[in-house]
Amino acid sequence: MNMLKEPSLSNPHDCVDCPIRHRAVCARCETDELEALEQIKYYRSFQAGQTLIWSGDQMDFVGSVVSGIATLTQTMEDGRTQMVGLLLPSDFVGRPGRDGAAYDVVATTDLVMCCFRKKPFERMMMETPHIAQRLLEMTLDELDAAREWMLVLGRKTAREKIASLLSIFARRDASLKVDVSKDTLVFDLPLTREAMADYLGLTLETVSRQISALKKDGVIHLEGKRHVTIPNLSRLLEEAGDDADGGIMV
Amino acid sequence: MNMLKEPSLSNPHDCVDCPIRHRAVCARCETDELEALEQIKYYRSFQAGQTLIWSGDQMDFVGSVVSGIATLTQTMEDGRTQMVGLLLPSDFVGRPGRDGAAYDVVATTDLVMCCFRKKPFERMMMETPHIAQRLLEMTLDELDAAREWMLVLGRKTAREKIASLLSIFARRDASLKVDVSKDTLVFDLPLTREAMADYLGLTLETVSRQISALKKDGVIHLEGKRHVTIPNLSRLLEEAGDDADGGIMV
DNA sequence: CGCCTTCTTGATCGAATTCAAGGAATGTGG
DNA sequence: CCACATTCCTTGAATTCGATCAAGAAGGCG
Repeated sequence: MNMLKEPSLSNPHDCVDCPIRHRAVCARCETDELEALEQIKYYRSFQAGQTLIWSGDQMDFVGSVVSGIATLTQTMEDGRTQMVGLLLPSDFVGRPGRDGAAYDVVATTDLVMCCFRKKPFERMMMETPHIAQRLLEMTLDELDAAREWMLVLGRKTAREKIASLLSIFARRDASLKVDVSKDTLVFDLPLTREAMADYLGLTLETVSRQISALKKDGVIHLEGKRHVTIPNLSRLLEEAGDDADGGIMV
Repeated sequence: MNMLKEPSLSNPHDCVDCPIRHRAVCARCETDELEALEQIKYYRSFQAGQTLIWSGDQMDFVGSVVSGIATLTQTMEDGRTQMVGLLLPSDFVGRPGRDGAAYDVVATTDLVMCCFRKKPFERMMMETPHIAQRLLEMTLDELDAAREWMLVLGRKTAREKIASLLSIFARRDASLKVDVSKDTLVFDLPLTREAMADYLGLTLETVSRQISALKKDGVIHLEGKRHVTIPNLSRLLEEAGDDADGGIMV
């Protein structure tokens, strides 16, 4: 495990240079609004594996993921665990207007958060429609994602579930790529087999078996345990049970 | 099937007398804001079984359920369907800022909707923070509900799933009851076995069997197919795998 | 009455879980 | 540098829970 993330990112820096400036909760803010946000923001870094927030904890901040990946999980008393969200850069953490955290938030990779003190942020939300509007938009998107995931959890087979998860990673990866033209996608799985299982409502053994099966059938290529190549994205989407073309709702 | 819902409700009437006045998207509106809303609202009635909105359809309105129950469902090409939401009185339908409907919306009972023409409503949202604030709050609640349901779909057994669904009905019913003191709850199931199966990611046979099992074990009583008595709510919650006490997050 | 739709129950089957063992990669301390 | 531990992953065998296939019961309604 990396002992220290480069600390530069955790030092204060300008919103203007921020990598998530145009996708995060602050996306619609004007220059003066950004300046007000700068007053109440601070950065925090977390190591891979660290729990940022425990379900039930008092929350004194909300914020945005700047870099890295975190998971949102729910756990039953007997230990059964379900991941209910995957937090990627620009995603929002916390719920304005509520004190207790509803889920565990765990850093899957090293992570940097841009945090806002909760009370001042809530006050700003009342005064700054641009923030509330953007938060509503993001929340509606998350709701759609959650509902799409309900279909995955409730009705898809293990093989389709794995293909669906890989599609998410692939789609995300494609959106970061400059060259969209070529159909071949390459990325590293950001989750362990167990974390994938928790996302998909499966056991880690089933995840492992289905990944092996997709590999054997040529739907994916695997180098090592994490490095994935998708030779044919539409083939993967077919395996996921989605309609041929991405299926991104406008 | 009832041929006609009493038509009185579908005629224009004052927001002030509205049964969902304090829970719907208009909950925070002042008198003058309500008057503006009255200008763009109209009522529509639907019969049980009718599809209000088809996934992919152009949406020219958004609105609130005034009375009755509707479901939000997603369907795969091969016919597998997953219910992704249950719309009860005061719940909001439609997504401001998007043209196409993402899900089928089907009336489970006779239903009355308070509709707002979409464009004027979107304009009002920009000008009326009270509406946007309330919509954000409601959307965050729905997101929490969707995530709780992900746990149900991903990790609970068939028996726990049924108990969880019954708990939702019971909880909702309890909130409408005057006398909260007594532990015994009585209500009619608002869904067919098939609709319950679609909500829970099960088959209707499994739903039927698990309901029979819960009946045999005295967790519920059944009169006819739909009329349910819960003699002991905490017993039911235990069967649902939730922590003993309601588990409503503050 | 017979015809729907909705629901129940039984028998069988199969996909995913559970239980179990071991492999691969990485790190640690002698 | 090697023995050993740890974490993450894979694979096999047995089991089980829910699905599927099938038949018939219970109402509601023309």
